[in-house]
Amino acid sequence: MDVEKLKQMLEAKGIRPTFQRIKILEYLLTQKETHPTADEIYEVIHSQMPTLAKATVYNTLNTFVRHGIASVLMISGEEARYDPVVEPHPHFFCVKCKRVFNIQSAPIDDKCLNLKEIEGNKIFEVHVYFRGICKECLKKSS
Amino acid sequence: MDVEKLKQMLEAKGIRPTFQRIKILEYLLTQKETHPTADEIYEVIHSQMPTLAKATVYNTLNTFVRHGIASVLMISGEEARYDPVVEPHPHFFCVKCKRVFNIQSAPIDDKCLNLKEIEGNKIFEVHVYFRGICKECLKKSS
DNA sequence: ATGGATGCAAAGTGTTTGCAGCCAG
DNA sequence: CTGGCTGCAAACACTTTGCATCCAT
Repeated sequence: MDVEKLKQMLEAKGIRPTFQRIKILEYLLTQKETHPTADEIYEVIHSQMPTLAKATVYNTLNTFVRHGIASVLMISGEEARYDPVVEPHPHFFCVKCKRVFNIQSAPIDDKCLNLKEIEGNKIFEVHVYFRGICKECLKKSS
Repeated sequence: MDVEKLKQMLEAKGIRPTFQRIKILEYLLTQKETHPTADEIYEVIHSQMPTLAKATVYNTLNTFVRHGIASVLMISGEEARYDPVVEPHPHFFCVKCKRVFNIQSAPIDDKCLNLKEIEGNKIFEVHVYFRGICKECLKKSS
């Protein structure tokens, strides 16, 4: 992706567009479906940029989340996963292959996912996920 | 609660009813609303039973979860919380006071919470929670 | 030259594991 | 007597922190 555009995305949120941050954002944007962990992100970028420290990856991802550029998924006690899509949407977590993927057809309406208040409590985020075994793993084991 | 009844609950699930396990189950059942962490459970029971080890609490809770006597809630990267209610139900997590409580009126129907399959994937559990600031904390800060 | 960002290592937190001793069946 | 459970400490995985260095303004 165009580096200029990435820079602008960061600056638009008041984040200084350093080389590391641009790289991490770029990688994240190529991974809208896979919800990579901090470690995966570190491994991929570190291989092209051996000076990158893992702490920088964590710091950067936290910065992104705080500024609304990414969202973090905490599923079933697994490692945190990062998603460049910040709109709430349901996920499926496969306990066999550990993949996390989006579910398009969950019988939950947007009204619920975008609730801002419930029983007097103020809502920041609505998290919905299904835990089970994915189609592919079901096939393999049968 | 009646110790005999607790023993029977454990035996019915094929769990040997040791003293520690009975105590932990008893405490859990008094806490259907508060969703205690392993540490809270440890602190409370350890104070009446100083030989209890934390590892035993973790082992026991894992045993309970594996046998369907309790469920575990993993919320937003916080510590695991345990719930003697195994039926799926939505929760609210307050980022200020860190309480986790049940939400009765979430606009999600039981059909969704009890889904067993979606897009070809087999579902074990449906997790729904809201993250935000609770009524009480809103009052305090205003 | 000033403040923020990075790299590195160390610390921290929550959880699991290995193993010896113990208890109940 | 035997297997499973407990207690303890050490190991573990993931994440955060402290600090010196570096870089861009």
